[in-house]
Amino acid sequence: MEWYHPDDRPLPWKANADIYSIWLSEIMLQQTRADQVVPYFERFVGQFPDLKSLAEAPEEEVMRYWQGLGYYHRAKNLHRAAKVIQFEKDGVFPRHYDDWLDLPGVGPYTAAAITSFALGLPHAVLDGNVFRLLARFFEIYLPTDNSRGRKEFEKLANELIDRDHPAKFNQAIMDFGATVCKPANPLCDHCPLNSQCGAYLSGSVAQLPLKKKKTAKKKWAITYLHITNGKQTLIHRRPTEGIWPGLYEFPRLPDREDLKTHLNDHFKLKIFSAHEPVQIKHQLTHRAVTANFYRVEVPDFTELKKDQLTLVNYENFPKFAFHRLMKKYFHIFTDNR
DNA sequence: AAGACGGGGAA
DNA sequence: TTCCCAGTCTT
Repeated sequence: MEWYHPDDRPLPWKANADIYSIWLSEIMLQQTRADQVVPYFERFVGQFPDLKSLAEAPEEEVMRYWQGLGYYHRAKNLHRAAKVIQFEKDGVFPRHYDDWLDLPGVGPYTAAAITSFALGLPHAVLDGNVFRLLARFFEIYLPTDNSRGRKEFEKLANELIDRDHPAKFNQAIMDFGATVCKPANPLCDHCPLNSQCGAYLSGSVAQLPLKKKKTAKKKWAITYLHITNGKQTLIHRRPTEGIWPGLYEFPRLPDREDLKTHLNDHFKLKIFSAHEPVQIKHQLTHRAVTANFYRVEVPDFTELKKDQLTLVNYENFPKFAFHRLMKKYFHIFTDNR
């Protein structure tokens, strides 16, 4: 806490730190770096400045302001929780850790962050930074992704927390982990804790924390159909379960189906000209996506079968939430027009 | 306990 | 390419 200077990293949710802003920022910051969150946070607060405006907004509008940030269940859960607080709790935010934990999208980390930052309650945050700092300082050779390891770190953190200044303590320990006790190339030589750090003294900093086991990245091939008459195109809303829930994209050519046959049989499309596909690669944490976009020119959409699909003018694209892969294609397509 | 769930910046 | 980030939810 002596080391910590809040003004070193000014962030928009620190400015007027009301509990709504703190909650929103903590949801956005899950698995997401602060500098990536900042522009999303500012746009989002501009549109939904308080609990009421968020709770009353339609979900599709919320998703538009989240599009591109990833982990889209966060936005759905945030919106669900907003409705619970607004309409079932009379618009009054919870005052206790366990009540926050009951809300969708709020787990142990977020409940501790909100109750300590906004309410001054002594709940220790356990995030990637804290796990790393504690594992190194106390030289703990326990993985953080099982219950035994997690309990150990949780116990330690809640013993360490300054009960008179829990917010400052939590912010300080996370900031310290993010900027000094970093995952790679930590600044041990300038670290004010190095003379007491178990890992530093034993030369095991690089081995700690113990690595979690990672799931293999699968390859995923997608073929998209950009069917257009030059002014309009067809888009499709993804299912609300699974990847990119409820976001929009072009209709897809089913695996192993022939383009021309599919256009004839499925869309009842007789007259068209298909371009060579544009290939875009897109890396996700757990999938390596290779997408082929076929642009199919049609004279008009009158005869075309378009059930489950939405016909939109290009200028109306801003009304829909798309994932990053679609955005990448739009950039290429727009540049070539 | 394990897997699903995005995207971007740094190494 | 790989790692990992102010993690949570479902199975």
